[in-house]
Amino acid sequence: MNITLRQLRAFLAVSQHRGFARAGEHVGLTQPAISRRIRELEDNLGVRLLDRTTREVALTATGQRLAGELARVLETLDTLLAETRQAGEQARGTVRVASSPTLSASLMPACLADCGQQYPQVRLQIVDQVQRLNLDSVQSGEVDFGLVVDPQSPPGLDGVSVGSDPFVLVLPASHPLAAQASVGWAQLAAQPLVLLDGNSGSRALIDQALAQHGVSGEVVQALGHSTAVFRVVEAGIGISVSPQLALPLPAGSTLVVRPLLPEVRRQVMLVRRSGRSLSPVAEKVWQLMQATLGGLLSGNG
Amino acid sequence: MNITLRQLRAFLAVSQHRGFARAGEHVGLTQPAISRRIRELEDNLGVRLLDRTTREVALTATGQRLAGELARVLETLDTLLAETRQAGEQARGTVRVASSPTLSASLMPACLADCGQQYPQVRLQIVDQVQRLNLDSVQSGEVDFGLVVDPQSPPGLDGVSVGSDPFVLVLPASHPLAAQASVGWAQLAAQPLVLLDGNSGSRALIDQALAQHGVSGEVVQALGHSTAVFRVVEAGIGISVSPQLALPLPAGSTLVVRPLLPEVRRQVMLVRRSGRSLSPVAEKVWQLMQATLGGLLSGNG
DNA sequence: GATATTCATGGCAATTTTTTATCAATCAAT
DNA sequence: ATTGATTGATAAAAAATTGCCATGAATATC
Repeated sequence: MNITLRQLRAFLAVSQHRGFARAGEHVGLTQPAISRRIRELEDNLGVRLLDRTTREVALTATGQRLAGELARVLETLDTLLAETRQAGEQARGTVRVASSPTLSASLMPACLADCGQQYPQVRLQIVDQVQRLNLDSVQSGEVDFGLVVDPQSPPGLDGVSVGSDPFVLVLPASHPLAAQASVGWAQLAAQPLVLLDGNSGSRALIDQALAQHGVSGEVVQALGHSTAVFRVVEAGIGISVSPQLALPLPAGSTLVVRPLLPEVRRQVMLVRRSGRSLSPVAEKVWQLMQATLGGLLSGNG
Repeated sequence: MNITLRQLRAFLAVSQHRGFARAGEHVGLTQPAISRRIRELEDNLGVRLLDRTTREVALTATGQRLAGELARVLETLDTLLAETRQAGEQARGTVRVASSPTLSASLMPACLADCGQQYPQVRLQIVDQVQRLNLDSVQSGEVDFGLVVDPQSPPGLDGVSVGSDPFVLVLPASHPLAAQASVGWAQLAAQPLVLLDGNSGSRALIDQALAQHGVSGEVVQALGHSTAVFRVVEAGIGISVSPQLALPLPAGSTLVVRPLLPEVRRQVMLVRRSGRSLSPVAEKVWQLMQATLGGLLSGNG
């Protein structure tokens, strides 16, 4: 009872090739199949579209009008479908990735490079924000996905770990602890600490690690960005626990770096909305970044 | 491998009703059927169109673009198909009917009246020509069909008889033969005859009837229209054999009419191109005229 | 007339499609 | 927490469709 595209396509083929058998060849069907489809279409429409004598096929007035319009409509439809198909294959367009400040500086450049090489048509745009905002941006769909640090139980987000990054101690070369090759977390007790502030994804992890080792460090300064933290430490205000990825230190710095034992690592993760799929392009970039970051961080610990 | 309208319609329904089961209700299918169609469509396109969580269905970016465009395209298509369907049901438009002069005056007025009453939206246009031209016009498709007189073996035309019409003798009241209640064909021998000319459909029949009765009437005048014939007869130039339908005689005429025995009738026929269908409107008018003329001519003989 | 070409038709097989149950996952409310 | 309701996915059986083959019927051409 319903008109199908195949009936319409058969009709167009017949009207173009002026013959059922010829139309069949072009469509890949036998003549009886065409015959039936045309009859079905005519029955469905309640109108005779083709006058068939045994010698030739001619469009009726109604058929003529239909054929003309139909050709346009079907072409539009085919174009639309082809475009949709391409959307899945084509790697082009813009992908927005939210990234935490430290990671934007340390990991994203390599991703940008790889992406530019692999998918020249893709514009990979970094949205550099503090972790809390990043998660919101991913959740709201404002960005395609995010590169963040160990978000505990992300609400409505799916994440995959791409590697981990240890925390290290950053302190002036003149500091007593700098004499050791490595420093234990417990030794940080009573030390004045300069840390990233609570908007950073790492801060909660650092606090947790300190608490775990019974240390209630005195945080004398909390800052938004590692660069600022290093400056303050350099000024002798205190010492800092920093993600290794925040290194290297600025050139000419008088600071030194020491491993913190036992090693505490933060997970670096890619996160996306759960239950929602990425756009085809974003999916490709997601895969690419997973590979790129896996390579980078495996070498890193 | 081929995308069907049903898949596309299912997709649109889902995108509108935000749910497979709800979409199914509106389309008249069960939920699994919808589920399958959507999957087929996505497989065919190679793109995910809908993100389904167990709680809600959301369009992907690709799906969103497709849904918007598709709604327009399918609406266009549906409109086109509806129009085509209507073309078959709707009785409106112009129908051109070729008609021989005598018939245009005698039979067509009733047809015009009936048609105007039955199908007010239809414009029934009479193409009043001599028979020969009428047949050509029908053949070429210049008119939808024709109302003609007994065309022997019409080439490429199909005809149906709608009745017949006897030939009668028309002559001055003062003529010797006018004294008889009826006249035999044989009595026309040696009479000067005023007849319709060869372009008329009746002329060949009259000649044939005369020959059949061994009469080689002397045709002193051949004219194109019955009105002219009557005038010439009235002028005393000769007597005439005329189709009864050419009557009544002009008011105030001094002529009289006598039956010709044995009765010879001409067939009145509707003719159309063989192998070609009429437009839906023309088909309706064809049917109507067949009925109307059948009624008129059955009363007539 | 005989032949060739063209569309229509009936029967049978294969494929496709739909439905009927069922499952699995999630959200909401007790 | 557990339960209940809602939603989409899945498997198997049933129903419908679709295709091809072998014909038939009509007509134009030689």
